[in-house]
Amino acid sequence: MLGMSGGVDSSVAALLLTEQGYRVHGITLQVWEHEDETVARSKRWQERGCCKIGLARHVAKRLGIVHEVVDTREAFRAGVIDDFVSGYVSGATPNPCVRCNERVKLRLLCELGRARGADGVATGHYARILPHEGRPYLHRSTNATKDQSYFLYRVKPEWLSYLHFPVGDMQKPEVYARAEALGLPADELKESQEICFVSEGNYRSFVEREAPHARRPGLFQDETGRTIGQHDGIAFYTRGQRRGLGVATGRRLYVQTVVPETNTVVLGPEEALLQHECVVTDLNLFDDRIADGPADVEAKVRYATPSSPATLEPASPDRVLVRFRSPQRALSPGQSAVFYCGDRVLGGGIIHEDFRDLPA
RNA sequence: GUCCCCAUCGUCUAGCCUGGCCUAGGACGCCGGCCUUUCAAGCCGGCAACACGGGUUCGAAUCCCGUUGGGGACA
Repeated sequence: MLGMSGGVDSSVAALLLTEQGYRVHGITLQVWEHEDETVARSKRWQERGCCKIGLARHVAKRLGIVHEVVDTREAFRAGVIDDFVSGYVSGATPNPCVRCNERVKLRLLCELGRARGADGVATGHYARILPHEGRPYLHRSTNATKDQSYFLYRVKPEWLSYLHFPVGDMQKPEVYARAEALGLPADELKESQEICFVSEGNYRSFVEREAPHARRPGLFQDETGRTIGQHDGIAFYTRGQRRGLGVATGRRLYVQTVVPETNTVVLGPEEALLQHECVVTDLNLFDDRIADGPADVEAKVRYATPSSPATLEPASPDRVLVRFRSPQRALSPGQSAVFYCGDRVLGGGIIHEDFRDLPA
């Protein structure tokens, strides 16, 4: 059983699997509203979105494999959208893709696959599953620039033995080459995208539509507490953000902290964004030893930020203190911290709060 | 209400004294693009001002006069 988003990667995955002799059953999860309508209107194959149903159907037909669309909008709403909106409203910076894989995409594919008696579940993610000490572990892709293990760290350990990532260690040019050989409109398969369920505007307008009370103006302050401007609502800012503040002081200002209690947003210079520690909660661990004692790992705090050496110190059953060897920029509550040992994913969790470095 | 200062891009300003190198520079903001399965960040590019009216001069943001609009221990 293969999750087919309609993008290049899962399409090529479908190709590879059929070549390998599998009887592929393609599944496209309909996660949000009918994208087909907007697609038809724009006369393109797709606009944005993880799930371009029409294109997935086209690829499946082309490869002669079964294709099915499964409506998962309810689960997506409950597991991803609600988390997303409430996270922003409370001043955090949630990562919907992490949540989607955990609660919708991989979860439902695995459940469905098992219910239907499939031999395994595959997706077009750039990640690998390799054995380590006799157990399957999630690993980074060998394609370092496309590695998506960060988005997958919340999959349940018991799914690992069932999952397959056919394009997991391919390089982009290869994938495109295969896609073109398949006759896929390569230029229409552009992969860059923003949040899949935000089809117009940005996440801010989405949050505001879903939660009108998010628009609640408050004050911008500098580190000394001086008022230097007015903001639209804490939901619209994230630590480390520079643009969109509208505060011109002659020096670049970055969001330092979002304070829900006072509805204020503290601004300051970039250097003040560096932190050595953070607390991570809501853990999903593949290697239990992490919960036992201090562990040296590499921690990745954002998808586009390289992992960095750190020590994990368990603080309570579902909480760990991460001490970074070198300070990290803008650790943002709500984002995920993923722990690695080399390419192997040990687990990860949600950044909860931070300890500002004491002045040296 | 006499006298004295000040008046440049959205913001803060460089330039004015020693007129031409100013088709007015910078910073921050803003806009667009790139990047990107989150949000950010980063990179590239772009828009945008000499308060107004007269003069002097070959030539004025730069000098002079006035108008308007802001600020100052006389009232």
